[in-house]
Amino acid sequence: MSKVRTPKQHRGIQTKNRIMKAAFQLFAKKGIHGTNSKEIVGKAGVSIGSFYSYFKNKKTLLLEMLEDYLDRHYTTIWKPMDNFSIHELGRDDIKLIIESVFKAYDISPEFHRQTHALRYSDPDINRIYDRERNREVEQVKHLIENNITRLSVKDPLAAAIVIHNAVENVAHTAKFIGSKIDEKRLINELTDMIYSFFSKETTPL
Amino acid sequence: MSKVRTPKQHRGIQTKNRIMKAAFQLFAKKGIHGTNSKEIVGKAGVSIGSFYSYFKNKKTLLLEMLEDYLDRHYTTIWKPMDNFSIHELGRDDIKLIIESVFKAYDISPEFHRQTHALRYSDPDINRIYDRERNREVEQVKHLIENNITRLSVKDPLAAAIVIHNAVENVAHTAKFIGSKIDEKRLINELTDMIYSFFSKETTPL
Amino acid sequence: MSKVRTPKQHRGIQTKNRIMKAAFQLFAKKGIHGTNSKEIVGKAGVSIGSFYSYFKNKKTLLLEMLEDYLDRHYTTIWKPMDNFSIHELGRDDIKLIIESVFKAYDISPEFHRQTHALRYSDPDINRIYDRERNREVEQVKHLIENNITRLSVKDPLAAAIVIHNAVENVAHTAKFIGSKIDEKRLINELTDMIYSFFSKETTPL
Amino acid sequence: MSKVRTPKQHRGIQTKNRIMKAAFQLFAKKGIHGTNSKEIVGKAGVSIGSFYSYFKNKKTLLLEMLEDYLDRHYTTIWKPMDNFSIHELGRDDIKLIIESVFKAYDISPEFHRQTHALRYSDPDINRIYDRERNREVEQVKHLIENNITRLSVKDPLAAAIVIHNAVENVAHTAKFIGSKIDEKRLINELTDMIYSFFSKETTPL
DNA sequence: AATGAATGAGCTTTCATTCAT
DNA sequence: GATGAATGAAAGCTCATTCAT
Repeated sequence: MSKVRTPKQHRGIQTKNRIMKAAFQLFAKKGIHGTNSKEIVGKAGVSIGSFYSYFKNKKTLLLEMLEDYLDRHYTTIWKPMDNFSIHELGRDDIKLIIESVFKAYDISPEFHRQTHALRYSDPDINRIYDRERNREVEQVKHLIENNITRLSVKDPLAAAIVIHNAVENVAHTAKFIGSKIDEKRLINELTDMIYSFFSKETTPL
Repeated sequence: MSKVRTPKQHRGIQTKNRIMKAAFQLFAKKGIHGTNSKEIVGKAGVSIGSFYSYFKNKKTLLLEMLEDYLDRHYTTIWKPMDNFSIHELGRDDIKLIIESVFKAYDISPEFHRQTHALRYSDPDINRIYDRERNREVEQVKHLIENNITRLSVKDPLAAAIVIHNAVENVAHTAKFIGSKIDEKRLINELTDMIYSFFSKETTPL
Repeated sequence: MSKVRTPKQHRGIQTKNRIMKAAFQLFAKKGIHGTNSKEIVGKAGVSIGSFYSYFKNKKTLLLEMLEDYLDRHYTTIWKPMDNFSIHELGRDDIKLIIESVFKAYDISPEFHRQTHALRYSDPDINRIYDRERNREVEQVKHLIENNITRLSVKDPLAAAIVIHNAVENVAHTAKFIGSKIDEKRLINELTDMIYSFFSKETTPL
Repeated sequence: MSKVRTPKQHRGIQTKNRIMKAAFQLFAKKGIHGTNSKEIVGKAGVSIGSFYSYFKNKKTLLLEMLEDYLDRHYTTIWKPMDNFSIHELGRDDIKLIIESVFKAYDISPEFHRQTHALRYSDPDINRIYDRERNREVEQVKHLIENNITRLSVKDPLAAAIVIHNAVENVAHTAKFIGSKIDEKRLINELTDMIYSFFSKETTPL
């Protein structure tokens, strides 16, 4: 008999959702290490016993929440791109994607920041972030490959990783730390850099 | 009468160094939260009392260590650039700097990873990393401004931040996570991207 | 969600009582500073976690115990006086009250001694003892005022405080330190002093 | 060879005095448990090593300080009484002595309060306070015995103890806690009570 | 399905005291 | 006589998790 309950009835599903919602708000507000399980169930209005019926432990809850969160994050970025003509990538297209990325962080910059902070110290968290990175890099790679004849990129995977890294970290700087300079200036220069990268074959300086 | 001892005698300096060295190794190996003060003094071969003579608390030790570490990190990157002709920035120069950055991470990728992980959740750690980021961005901005006539960068500060972010995050990916693809491929594409950025005025695609 | 549990179930009430009982005995025997939380829970047969479920900290436990104790102390003294004709205060009445006071100390002279020791160095303890003193002084003042026509006391409050102080300190000397002379001799002289005070108008020496 | 140094040279005596003076001020201000040895030597401007040359331990220092203090306390009360005609004890004489007692507390009410707090929990402190109490009670007993023909006190020792206790505790209330009512009112009633005690034979109410 | 009382390993920090210099 | 670096026992408290009800 599995010790972790998978809710099938309405009440059970609701209970589990309430726990996740409460945890999400508390993690964002007080940090993951700053939130203990008593607080979560207190805010969720359920008992500590229920918590351990639905989640093996605190870590499991976090991982499940993170997967949910990153699915929403991914969808926010790439859903609008579905009907995209990706064969004629212009400067505006690049800018649009970058802006999409920046917007995706607004779901909950705090939760993103808190979990990302654990990425480099917790292998499980990293695994989930890695899966996310891989599918995002894959998307970037597709964009490059679909425009490859017009570009001189020799190593599409490496280029995709580099571009992804650049966008991700500029977004983090803007969203997590709050750069002293305006987000728009960062987006503009970032767009310029990536756009110029795509035309790098033409007469270098 | 300050509660924290500033060692003046030889023995005291040695003890403090031994604590810092032991902590450095343990933090890198077991993580910062995974290391307790007893372990540190155990490895250092000193008493727990000595620990609290030299450091107000665990956090203070970490901050002191991080400042030391980032000074070495900064020096490793920019010292070789002192005699540099920065007025004629070519592709090879850019690559050299990027390689310098990657090398700087080899001092202790683990310690860097562990502390960087705290950046987004601990304001004190973030403050120290911010100071570091600022002086590095400043260096990049100088390089841009010294080559400004040959470039078309309109917003040197934003560009410097974007470039810095790109390089930093690619290095983190390579050094902290270990990309499945070779570091050299990443450096090459990164160099290309930045180099092309610097010549972006010339006939875009 | 309060961090300190208020026991509602039978088991919880029992646990809290066991902690208080064990602490009471240990404080009396080994002193308050000489007793640590581990010892208390050890004697109570519960876990340290339970301790901190029911009491915010050691101090809170002590304050709660002291309030309970002083309530019992107060009741022991004044309950028998309820049906008292307090309008005809004779020497025997005074002696009876004094003996009542002395008896009240026998609930636990040791606990009284230990906590009273903290009165002058701990404001929280003092606050509780002050509340106790005030209601006792109030009782004495009532007795004086109810006999005021037969007495010449001009300042009933000051007189009540003075009398209360005298009785309290003689009791402490007898109960805490153990005077070399018999308790009965002290009670006799104390009674004489107070009784004479009440008839001081009549031909002084 | 005794481990505790008895200073004979000028410098040594000075060092010991500086330690005692610093400790006296700190104990009064921050409490005895709230003052650690580092603070004492810091304020005294000597080394922790010196401290342990002159005092076996912190407790010894406290006991030595307390003996000094109580000698000054005793002298303040009884020195002015040396040329006293104690054979004709009137109300004013009693009041004068009581006022003398109250004044004696002004040497350092804080130090007195702090040490007195330890009396009932520390046998060594109690021993010193007991010695003090005994000589004070002895003085009161002498006064009674010198006036015995005019008084009806049957048990001079018990009476002395009772009177001493009354005065002591009223002084503590006034000096340590700060009664809401004026010190003078307390002294007046206290004087009345004791004076009446001395003439108690005369027609009680 | 839900509850919440109970558990106890584990952590940081303080401070009186010693002793080599 | 004086110094101060080093010691380590001891204490209070937190919190994820279990399990009887």
